[in-house]
Order: sequence, then C-alpha cells, then structure tokens
Amino acid sequence: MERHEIEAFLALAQELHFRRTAERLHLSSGRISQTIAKLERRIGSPLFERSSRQVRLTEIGRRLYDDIAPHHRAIGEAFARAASAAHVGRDALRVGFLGPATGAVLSRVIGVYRDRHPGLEVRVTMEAPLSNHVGALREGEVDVMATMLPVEEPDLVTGPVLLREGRVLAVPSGHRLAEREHVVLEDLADRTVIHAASPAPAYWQEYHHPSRTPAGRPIHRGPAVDTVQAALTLIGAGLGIAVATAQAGQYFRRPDIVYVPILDGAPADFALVWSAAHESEQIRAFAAAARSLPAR
Amino acid sequence: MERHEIEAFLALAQELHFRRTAERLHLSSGRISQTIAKLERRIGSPLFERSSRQVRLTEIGRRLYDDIAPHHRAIGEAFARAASAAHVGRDALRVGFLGPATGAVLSRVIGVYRDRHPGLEVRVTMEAPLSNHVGALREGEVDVMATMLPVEEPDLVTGPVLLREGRVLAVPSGHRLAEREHVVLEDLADRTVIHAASPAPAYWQEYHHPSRTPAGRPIHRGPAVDTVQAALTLIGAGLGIAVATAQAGQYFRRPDIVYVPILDGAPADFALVWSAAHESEQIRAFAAAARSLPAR
DNA sequence: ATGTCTTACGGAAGACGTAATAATA
DNA sequence: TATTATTACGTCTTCCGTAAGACAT
Repeated sequence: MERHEIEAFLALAQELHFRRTAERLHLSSGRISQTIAKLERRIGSPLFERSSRQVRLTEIGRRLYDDIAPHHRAIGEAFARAASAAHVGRDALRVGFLGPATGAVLSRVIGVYRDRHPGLEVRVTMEAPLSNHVGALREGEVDVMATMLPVEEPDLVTGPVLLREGRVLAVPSGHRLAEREHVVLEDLADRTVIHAASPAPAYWQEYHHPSRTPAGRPIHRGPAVDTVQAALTLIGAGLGIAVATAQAGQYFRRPDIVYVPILDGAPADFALVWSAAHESEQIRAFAAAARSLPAR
Repeated sequence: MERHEIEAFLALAQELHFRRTAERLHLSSGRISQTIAKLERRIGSPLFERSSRQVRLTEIGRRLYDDIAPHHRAIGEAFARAASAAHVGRDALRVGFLGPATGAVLSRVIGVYRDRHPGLEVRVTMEAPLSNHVGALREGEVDVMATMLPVEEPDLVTGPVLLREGRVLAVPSGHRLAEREHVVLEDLADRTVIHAASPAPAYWQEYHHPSRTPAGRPIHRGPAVDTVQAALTLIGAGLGIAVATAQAGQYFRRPDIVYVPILDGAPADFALVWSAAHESEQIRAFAAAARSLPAR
C-alpha cells in the first residue's frame, strides 16, 4: 500500500468517478484506473464495481474505506503538527522568489516587515527554477516563496498578490513579429514556443504556455528550459520564441532579443505561497506586511 | 510522506541504528540515511540526533513516532483484513512453482489434497521467473508458491519444506571442470558465474550465487537470467558457468552441458510460501497435505 | 583502526501521460 | 454519438546499491 495508491483509493471512494478523481489529484484518468487495478490485484478482490456509467464501492471496498480513512487523515495531521512544531522559534524566515522583478517587490515587503518586527530575521535565500517553482517549499528549503500563480496544490496556501504583470513575446530581432507594435495570442499559431521543463504541473504549463490559440490552432512545444536566461539564449539562436512577463523587457534587455506586448495574454500574478503544514506566526506577519503595500 | 519513508522512520525509531534498520528492511544503510535526511528536510527539523556512536530521537521525532505508529499499524491491518476477506469463498487455490522438480513434488501434494478435500479445486497456474520468484504472491496472481528458500520477507509465511536438493555446477562439455567427479565451492574462485536477474533480493542471490568462496576469493558475476533454459544457452555459448540444483541434471540434460556435483554447496530447500495477509483455510489445508508426505 | 553515518554517482524499476480501444446509454 | 473506463507503449523520475568519504571512539 503505497501513498499514491491509498490516496487514489480514498479519492475514488469519495468521487465514485475516475475522471473527477484524476482531476482532483492532478493525474490522468488512465493512471487512476491502473493504480486501482493494481491495488485490487494485490488485495485479491474488486474494490469497486464499475460500468461505463457508474462506479460503486464493493462490500470489501466500503469496509476498507471506513477502516483506513481516519488513520490516513491522522497520519497526515501528525506530519503537519511535526512540521509546525519544527518552525516555532526558527531563527530566520527563509524567502525564495521567481524572477528578478519579484525580487524587487520582495525587498519592499521585507522593508515593512523589518520595521514592524525588528527582532525577526529574514533571509532571501534562492531564486527558484521555472520548472519545480514550489519544490523548495516542499523540500523545506524555504518558508515562503514569491512565485507565479496559478498554484493549485492542496498542501500549499496562496497568499497576497504582490504584482500583476502583462505579457510580452520574446522574439529574435530579425523575426517577422519583431517589427510589430503588439501581437495577440492568435499570432502564436503553428509557431514553436519555448516552455518550462517538465516537473512543472500541467495546469501551470497550460496557463503560461498554452498549447492552443484561443481559436484552437496548435502552438508547438519547443525546447524546455529552467531559467529565463536559458530561454533567451535559445531564442537568440533562432530555436524558438517565448511568452514572458513584462518584467523581462526591463531586466533582460539584449540587442538580439525584442519584446512585443501580447494584448490578450492572461495576466501573470505573482503571490506569496507557503506550505500549509509549515504556516507560522512569522509567515503570517510577512504576508500581512505584503498586504499593507500599495497595490501595483 | 511516502510509505518507504514512514517505514524507514518507524524502524529507525525502534532500532536507533542505521545499519540494523537497513538490514531489517533489506536496504542499504546509505539509503536509510538519505530517506531520513529527506524526511527531515521536509519536516523542517531533525527527527534524530546522531553521532557516529549513538542515534536518539529528538523531541519532535519522539512525538511524531508516538503519533503515527498506531495509525500506520492500523492501516496495515485493514489491508490484511481486506485481503483475507477477499479470499474466503474463492473458487480455486492457485499454486505457482519454481523449477520442474518442484512441480513434480507438487503434483503429489495436490493428489493428497484432492483426496482429503474433494470439493476444493486446485489450479497450478504458473512457473515463476528466477528473479522475482515471490512477485506473483505479492501481485495476487497465485495463492501459494512452491519456491526456493531462503525467503525472509515479513509479509510472507514460510511453510513446510517439500524437497531438499544438492548442488551441481553446470559447465560446457569442453570445460576444464567437466572431467571432474565433483568440485568444491573453492573451485569457483575467479570464475564467471551466471546469476538471477536483479529484482531477486540480495540475500537470496548471495545464498544461491555467493560472490566469494569460503576462503574469501572473489567469484565474478556473469550475465543475469530469468530461467534455467536461458542460463544453459549462455553456458553452452561459453559465456559462464552456473550453480544449479541437482534436479537440473535430470530435467535439463543436454549434450553440450555437463553437471558436476558441488560437495560443499549449501543445500537448496524448496518450500511452500504464501502471503500472511491472504492466509486462508484452503492454504492451511494445502500445507497440511504437504506435511503429511514422506520426507525426501 | 574500526565502526559509524553521509555523500556522489550510475543503473533500473515503475509512475506517468498519450493515444488507441472497448463498453454503455 | 458521446461519455466513460481500460489497455498499450514510450518517457522520465527517483529509488536504490556501490563505493568512497568524513567523523568519532
């Protein structure tokens, strides 16, 4: 009984629907099917009766659900308590960020926080990779991350938005779109767009680097990168173009790259995010300092 | 909190010793160290204080242990109950085996079982691969397996021994050792010996295909195989020699292979093995039938 | 010097998504 | 035909052992 099997089983027992279960766990429905099938082979009996129209718990499945659900929850809570206890009396609040503009706003938040709480220390420890932007939170390397929404993870809390940025398209100077005053998403049709490397969740990829235009025409997935710098190198080499935030135009000015505003690009919101299990007084105070800043 | 992390934590909290914990879980101590380190990073605090002389639980570690140990046990028991319930009223007892001689003894056991319980059906379903010889038990594909000891798995029960076999060395007919009346393990020194493919547990490999002679001289690990037939093909091609059981001399007679008895080889015991969680009345009856046979 | 825990690295098991297939209404 | 669950397959993550390193007795 692996964790992912138990969680798939419990979720399916509640949803009684493979597709909804898959969406809730951010997995594909095929995977849920295989995970449950494997569990049933090991148990030696079906846990669900399914037709293509209905899914129901069997007697053994119902009993198993009642037996393990409270214990599974209790274990989760025990880890949360341990994580919470671990962070009381921690010396410094460790903050991570994604992208240079976020870092700039962050220093203003830190200023307010330091004024209000002179005794408490803050350390900006690291810039996150584009892929796995919340990994450092999960690994316990930072306490708060200033990163790009959407973040739809049940174990993470989304705090105040620090910054809302427009979208630009980064293209090589010689590119056909480089002359334009602005573009729309439809202009991406059939082009090769650089995107974040794979550990990034699918919903995040799709939000920031859509695979289709609003009219439904395909956008080709180009090479995957971990940093904006790497993306720019590839763009300069003519290997693709990339959707970026307006801050790129200020912080990554280069002669071989042109940034063209995307009129209908979904806005990029940057917000504070932290682990629900690790939430502490210091984190709440830091979030409060962020909320007190004038909106930009 | 993955299953392997929880189990490593609980075992280490009991043993307070990395090497012993590793042995208990059939893992390397380096792996235990990394698993615990990762867990501590995620929790955000050490769970153990360790010097190279002593390992102790921290306050947070102690609390976590007390919190999750009973729930972890409860979940394990719930799965065992489900597995047990799944197998009452099952139509046929599915039996697997390893090696043709085992299959032969098995048919005598089945004869006795059928005489005693005419209403109960038995199906010999499959021959197991040399690697992963108990995998079918864990996957729920068979109920009982007649296989080679040692089996040191906490979730499996070792039943009565069906057969004890001596050891032979399988060598190509032209081989220097082919002329010998018999050999000793020391003759394997510096030779290349074919062994079972990798999913087989390390203790099983070491028992059947030792990596050193009694005097400590190395025995080289040759190619890995899944079946005796595959091993013989490789031996015939001159790619190595293999330690086998005496039954091979009867069931796999070939002109290009010679079997030479190994005087001091550890005996190969074949026994019934089944899953503790799936133990049923039928399985106990089958084991009783095996015990009633005259020893060979 | 020995026993202990940790770190670095290459290989392999399996979790995962995609896409084709089957079944039901 | 539309919606659902299952199966087949190739990719990629990460778990794992090996072996070298660091530290203490």
